[in-house]
Amino acid sequence: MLTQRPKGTNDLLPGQTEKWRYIENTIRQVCSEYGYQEIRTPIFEHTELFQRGVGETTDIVEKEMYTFLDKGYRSVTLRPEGTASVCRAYVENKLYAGPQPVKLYYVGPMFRYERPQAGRFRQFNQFGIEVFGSTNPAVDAEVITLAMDFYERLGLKNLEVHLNSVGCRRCRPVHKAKLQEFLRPNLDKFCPNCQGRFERNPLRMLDCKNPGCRELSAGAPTTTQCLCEECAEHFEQVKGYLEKVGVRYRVDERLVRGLDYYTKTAFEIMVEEIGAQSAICGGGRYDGLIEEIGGPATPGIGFALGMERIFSALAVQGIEIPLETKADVYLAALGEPAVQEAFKLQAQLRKLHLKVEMDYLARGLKAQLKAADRLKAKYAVILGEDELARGAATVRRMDSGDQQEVKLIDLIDFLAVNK
RNA sequence: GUGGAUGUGGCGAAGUGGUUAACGCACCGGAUUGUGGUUCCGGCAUUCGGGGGUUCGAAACCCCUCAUCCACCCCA
Repeated sequence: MLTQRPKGTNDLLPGQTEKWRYIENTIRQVCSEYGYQEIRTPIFEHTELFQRGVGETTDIVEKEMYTFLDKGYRSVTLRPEGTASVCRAYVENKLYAGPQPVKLYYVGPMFRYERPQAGRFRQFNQFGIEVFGSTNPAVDAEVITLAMDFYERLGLKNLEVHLNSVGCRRCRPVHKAKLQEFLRPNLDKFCPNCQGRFERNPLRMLDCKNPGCRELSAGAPTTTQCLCEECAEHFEQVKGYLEKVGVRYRVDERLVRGLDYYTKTAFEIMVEEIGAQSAICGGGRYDGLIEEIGGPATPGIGFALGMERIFSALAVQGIEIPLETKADVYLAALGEPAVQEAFKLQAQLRKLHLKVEMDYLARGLKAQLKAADRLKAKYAVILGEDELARGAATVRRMDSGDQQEVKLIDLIDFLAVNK
């Protein structure tokens, strides 16, 4: 126990952290180009925020939150997702008073109490974006495009955008009524889960994976059939914009997001081939959320994508993330006087921003060259007693094995020039 | 929360009742004394997730427990 990490968490070790940094750099690059600015919110919030923001009837709130009392007996919760916090920050810091739209992104860990499996963890990382203050369907298209652009830069293939519109405050009740009317005659034949959803959220019944339920709900009125004029027009325009920039999508009328706050546009990006958890990105518009948590009526839209799932997809698609070279120069010193000299050289070379390493285990030359080889160093500088006596060092090119003697006073220049 | 699989050295993996727990990779050392990536030689588990039991005897059989993985639900 003592030396075992909590269930569903991960250690990112050297080598992996480098890959994560690469992904994060790509995120920052894309966001910067699209005009999104980073926001960092706390990793825990008052529990009510998620209850209200994410929705009381969602799985997240019903059974997946890491909730505990702090020493002041306040209920706090490790954030299960990013949108609620960002909305809270938007309201609390009165970002609505500044120029609109406000385009934000975040990267960081999220927490959900679930049984881990492939692509699912209790602590996992998401990159997400949110746009506040515009109902323009072009924004919906931009958000989706940004996600696809990001994946494309990483080299991912076979991604599918699933797109739907779930309507707004006006058309949702209409749809709900029609849906219940359609489903009611066969209600007793649905799975218990669906029966429970019938009153609270019949929309979710369309999303059930149970084949029996799917059959029973086949032909049910879809959200898109019941859209009000405004929502229908919005949906058409989103599709139009996507087509203009060549983002392929598939309308999926059964796509219903698991979170309660969505309105109009809902989408998921899928990669099959990474196992049961094939959704790598999910998002949509949430025009009522800011108001719901106590802010001024403000439209919003965003997505969240799972970083661990990026790695799963990269792995199955055989995509390697380029790694940095570990060392330019390896100083192999033999004997205490040489070690002293090497230590000084190391510091001087580092001032020139060369990647330099030396041996700290008093190993033999053979072992030191082996270390240089492992680090893929370009040069090994051999500093032994002989060389030291001559005020020189042997510089060995690791790839060719060529070596030459260089005076110590010329060594820094030599390595700087030939790096 | 439910179901299934698995747990042997740093990693992969053989072994399914009988004296010293294969092998591969990695790691460390050596092959005439200061030269890497190839080769050769050597080293590296008083012990088989943990606890209890059966037995003359268990890593192997039984019970309990812990952990990991996968799936369901749902999602990132």
